[in-house]
Amino acid sequence: MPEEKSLNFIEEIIEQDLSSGKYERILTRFPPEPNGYLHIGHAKSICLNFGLARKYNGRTNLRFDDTNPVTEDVEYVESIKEDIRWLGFTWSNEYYSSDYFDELYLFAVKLINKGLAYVDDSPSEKIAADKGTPTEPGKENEYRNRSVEENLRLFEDMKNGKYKDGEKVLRAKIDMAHINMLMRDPIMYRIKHAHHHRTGDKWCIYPMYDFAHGQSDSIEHITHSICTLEFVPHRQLYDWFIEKLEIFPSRQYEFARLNMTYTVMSKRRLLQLVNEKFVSGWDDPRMPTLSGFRRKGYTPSSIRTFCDKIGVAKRDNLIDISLLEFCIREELNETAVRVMAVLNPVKLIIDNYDENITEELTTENLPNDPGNIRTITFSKELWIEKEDFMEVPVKKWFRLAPGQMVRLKSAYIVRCESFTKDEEGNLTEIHCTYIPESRSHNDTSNLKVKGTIHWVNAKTAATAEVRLYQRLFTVENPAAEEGDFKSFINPDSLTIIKNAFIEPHLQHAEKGAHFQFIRNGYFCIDKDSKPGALVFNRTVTLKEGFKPKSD
RNA sequence: UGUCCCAUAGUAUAAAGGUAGUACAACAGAUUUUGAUUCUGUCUGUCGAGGUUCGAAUCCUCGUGGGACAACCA
Repeated sequence: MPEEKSLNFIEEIIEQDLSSGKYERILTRFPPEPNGYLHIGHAKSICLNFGLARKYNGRTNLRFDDTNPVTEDVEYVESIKEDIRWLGFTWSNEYYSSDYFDELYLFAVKLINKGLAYVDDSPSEKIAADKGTPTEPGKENEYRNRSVEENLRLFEDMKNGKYKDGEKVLRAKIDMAHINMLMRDPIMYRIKHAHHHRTGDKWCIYPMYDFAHGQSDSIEHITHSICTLEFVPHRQLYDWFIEKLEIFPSRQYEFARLNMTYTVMSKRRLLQLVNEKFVSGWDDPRMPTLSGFRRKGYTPSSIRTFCDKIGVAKRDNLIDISLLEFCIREELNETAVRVMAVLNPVKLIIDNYDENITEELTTENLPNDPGNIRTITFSKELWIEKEDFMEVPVKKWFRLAPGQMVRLKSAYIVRCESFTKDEEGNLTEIHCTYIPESRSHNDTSNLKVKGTIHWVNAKTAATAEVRLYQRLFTVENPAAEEGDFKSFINPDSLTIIKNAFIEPHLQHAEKGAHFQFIRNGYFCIDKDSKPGALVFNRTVTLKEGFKPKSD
């Protein structure tokens, strides 16, 4: 029985457009500028645009909004395509705004002919000053009333490279006193003698966003052009150009962009983190980029689930990152093979166990699949976590302490008899005795212990590097804080453990595999791994249940 | 001292004039050879004031609060 899911406001619009017969089929688009890597905020937009098309049997174009050659690069084009595919979506057509430069030029000429565009010789400072403020009207200048013929000639000269950067612009002739600043004769074309990653040196004039985006939507017959809230004031201009150009009426709808706690989401800030080496690159696992999450071990489906859960609306939001963590835990709990790894080791010696014996034990790979087992080995000396021993236990301490017993996962119950320390007081060895009748799956001891801890056989253990990540920032909303957001970077966001002990078979694990290191979290294999020198990334911790109280 | 957008538990998101619901978070308890998982329960909400109506989270007015807008960026 399918559960009734309510529609978001965009779905409501689409269902109305479909049932009224306005459109037979919807066409959406995802329009990134290729000047950076995609982040989780883009994932929301991708899931929305592609998801809508999928739901209503429509299509989605991928269009690179490449109208500013000085900031854009093919490196970004490739990474963006890879990330969309990885997320699990397929675009109908791959387009570029630059594909439309010829057509856009003709559109501009059409507006000049209609007396709705003019060439302005003013420097940018003058244009900005004449624009007025939100509360005061702007001023018209002497170029505004040039003849159509002169505008036509000048615009052609601009195109032909007769002028230097900044000498002239083409402006729409709307209303310098308009209440909407964007309608005060917005710039349509500017001169940039720059090499474009696709059109090369063919053009030295480039359309502005406002004279490219809506027109490109229209050329492709996009029915629903979905963008973020900051473009709300642009909609009036978007519609104005479409009306005056008399072209296909695409319509723009705006939703609230995604913000997440303990991270930043703007390309500008992410670029700073990369350039100033606060992280190792765009795919650093601490980055909120799709490549960062991928490297950290997030799956595409967990991100899609997240985007589905956060909903789509028009109010500013700050989503708790624990929802994203919930989504990946929920999935990995079902799929990740349980293994044992000791990150902060101390040696446990079983005094009454024969040092010449290596015993084979079985353990389950997945808790809800009892038949799915593997063999592990056990012997006199084991590695366990330092944190699983307390010389003077706190209240409700279920792990090891002098005289206290624990179960070694899938093995025996042991009792702590003594421990040793070095001259500096650091714990060096824990001595235990084991209860032979307490062997897992064959326990006749009748002993009940509260704690079960993980371990690795010291005789056969392999080692690996393990990287633990925590949130990149110490405050919920770094971008909203006073001062430089970088002053809120968490100094402990990365912990590298050079020599963790792992079960030996993990050395042969496959690249994309996900594991749960029992009691330590979910892990994946990092791309820095080399044969014999594995590197694991912690995708996410397990939900923390035990919080020792200070007394 | 302008225009536009927005306002529902801690965080998100439903309820299209008719029982304020769901998820995450938090907190309890049960189960557990992972202090995980699972299960059960608890907690907390319609920004304010008027109005329309038999009835308002929803419609209207006025406030209040938050956000956007003055790049030859997108």
